[in-house]
Amino acid sequence: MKRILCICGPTASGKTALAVALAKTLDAEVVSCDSMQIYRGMDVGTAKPDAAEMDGVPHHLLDVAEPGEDFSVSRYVELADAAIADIHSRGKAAIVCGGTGLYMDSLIQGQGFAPPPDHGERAYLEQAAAQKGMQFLYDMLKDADPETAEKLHVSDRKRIIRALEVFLITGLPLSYHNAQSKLKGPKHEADWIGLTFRDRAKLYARVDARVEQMMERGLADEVRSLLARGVDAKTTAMQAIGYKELAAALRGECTVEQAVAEIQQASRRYAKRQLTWFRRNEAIHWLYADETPDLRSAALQKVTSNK
RNA sequence: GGGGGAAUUCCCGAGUGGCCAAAGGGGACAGACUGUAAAUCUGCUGGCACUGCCUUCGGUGGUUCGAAUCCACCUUCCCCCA
Repeated sequence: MKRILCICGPTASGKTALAVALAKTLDAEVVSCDSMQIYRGMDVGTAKPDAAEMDGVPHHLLDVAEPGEDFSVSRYVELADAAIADIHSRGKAAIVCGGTGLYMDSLIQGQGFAPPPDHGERAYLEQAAAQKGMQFLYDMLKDADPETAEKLHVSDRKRIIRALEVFLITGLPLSYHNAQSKLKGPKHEADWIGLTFRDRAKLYARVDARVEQMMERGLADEVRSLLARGVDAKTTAMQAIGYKELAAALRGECTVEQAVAEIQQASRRYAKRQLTWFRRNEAIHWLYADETPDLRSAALQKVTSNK
């Protein structure tokens, strides 16, 4: 089993450039780990690396789905695993790089998932939630899967419904499925590099500046053409930061200036959530872009000293 | 020059004598997260030796057992008449 290098961190921290630099010195290819860069036609707003940024380093898991399609963690893990196998089969190393924590953890751990959503059960549960309220569903979950219920808040609609759905389909609690998956242990061995800024204000300034840059690069046109292509504003892809706000502005619900301010704020909050997710991963070696002049060397040092 | 209105905790904004460290919203901060994850959910937000005490509602001084709330003056801002 070949070791994988994971590069994670909040948005706008410089992960892409670091991954490319490392890929060159390690004879590696990059497997993107980003829940929005998987969509074709969503380039500017997702900061998808272009040919110049990739600089000859092959990137995988970009543009693998249409914006209208349903995508999921499980599908990501499947495709990324295949990409990694392919990379390794050619004698190259794989660098998984991105900011979608759930995807990255699931990939490395080899997370097995409970059965996929069932539209029938889900519709039934949604209706029950609407008619009888969340407390009713929560109480149901307490009976079906006390362990999961214990961890969830009554208002956590999505998770309560999914947990009940799994129970209705399989007759087994979600907590049981997850425990089974955990027993298998991690699927890949990985070295973890986390990239961020020591000074939060600097990270946020970078986030804000990048949103401005996206606007200059034509984010509004990108959103407009997606909508014109018939991509529904309600799809998962259009819930991406930058897209939903601009779509609202195009509908006349707010000005473009307001939308930009909202995109910046949503991006900052997103960066913070990413930090929260990655901070609990003790395997990560953190690098601080605002105090490390040569990130590439620093990263290499962390990785080799880890062996 | 005359008349009227407003100043509240990071921001917006309730509160018009005790139940007010002060509703609500926003932001910030913190956390969660297993097939929508750039999504979704939660907590917290004056200080402290914290079942209590201290400081806070533009400033100063009053009235009162008691004031963010009432009175006087001052400062700043807004509106109307000139």
